[in-house]
Amino acid sequence: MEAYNGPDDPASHAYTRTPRSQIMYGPPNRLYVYQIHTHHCANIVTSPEGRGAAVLLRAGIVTDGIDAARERRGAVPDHRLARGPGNLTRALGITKADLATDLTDPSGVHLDPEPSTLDESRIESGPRVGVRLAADRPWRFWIRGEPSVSAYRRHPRA
DNA sequence: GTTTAGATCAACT
DNA sequence: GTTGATCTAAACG
Repeated sequence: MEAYNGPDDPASHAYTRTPRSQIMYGPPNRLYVYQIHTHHCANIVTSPEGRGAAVLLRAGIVTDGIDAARERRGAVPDHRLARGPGNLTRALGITKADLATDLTDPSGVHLDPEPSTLDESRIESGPRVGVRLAADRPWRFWIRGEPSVSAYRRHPRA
């Protein structure tokens, strides 16, 4: 995942406050979805009201509904089902229809209330992938040894 | 000025 | 072959 801190972050969609990015200035734990090329990307609003920060879901492990995910992604290895932002949203079936979804609502896409036994010592950080502005901010976080984490790729023009 | 849709191309698998 | 907080253009208000 990668962090995007609104007002301080030129690479954030919330850098300039617009009606669209209001979602990130609103209540936390909601989904912010945007389109890239022909795919989608999903963010989770993390800031309290008025702050405008969010984290981009860049990769993940499919733990539930894996059959549906395989159906949407085709015959690919498990570790590739949600590798990359576009793949993740496709595996989970997230579109702009899910914009502002409340992630605390267990009826649909939601956050796990008991976030696994994640050892903090396995979390590493580094520069963000694919961003042109503020490319060197080490606001990317991932789990060491996780096969769904892709290699670092800097933006061509950064 | 803001938002959406569509394209492009270097890096990755 | 696939992917992507890019880029440009057209539509919107």
